[in-house]
Amino acid sequence: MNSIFKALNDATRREILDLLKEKDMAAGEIADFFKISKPSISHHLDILKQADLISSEKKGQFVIYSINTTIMEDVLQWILTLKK
Amino acid sequence: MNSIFKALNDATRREILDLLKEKDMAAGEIADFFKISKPSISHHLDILKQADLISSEKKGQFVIYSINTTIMEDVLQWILTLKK
DNA sequence: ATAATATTTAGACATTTGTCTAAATATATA
DNA sequence: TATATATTTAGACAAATGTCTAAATATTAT
Repeated sequence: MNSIFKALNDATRREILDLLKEKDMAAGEIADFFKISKPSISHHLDILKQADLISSEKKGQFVIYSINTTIMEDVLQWILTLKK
Repeated sequence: MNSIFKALNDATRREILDLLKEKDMAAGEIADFFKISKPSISHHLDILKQADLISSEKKGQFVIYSINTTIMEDVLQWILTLKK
């Protein structure tokens, strides 16, 4: 739960999730949407992956990232219990 | 949205919300549930308040805090759109 | 085999964060 | 008024975070 909230606590990472919601993408393709460096994006992807919010698969020289929405279920449930 | 995720990105603050879900509480009453100092709790309350996740009202020498769940709606919606 | 492309790793650095103690402010009580 | 209680503010400090450049690794193409 901690790693999920940590991952979500960054605008860039939330935008990455918004992108991956539309379609799977290679690391470089994702990076092109942002002004920050590729290593920084790589680091953000790593944090999202640690939280299990995304997964990756190597395809030749590319690394394709996909969103994993089932993990969101935990956050969703916690928020719903707060709302009583 | 940024301030909400920032506020939620801390176990102590999430526990405070869990406490306030049950009933309104004074700052000191909240602090008694934790091992960290009162000034630290006061700081956490401030961050939750900045995110509008809680509100406070002065009652005599006490400050009573209440949860504000309507703000959670924004997070809820964002997560739901991720789930497509 | 060499060069080009894609991505990650390593290390540095400034900023933010969570914590503390000491002091300040506000209210209630003797 | 003086004292006790409740809470916040101020300032310090270590740890975590987000960013960068340079270098390493892996794959593809010439």
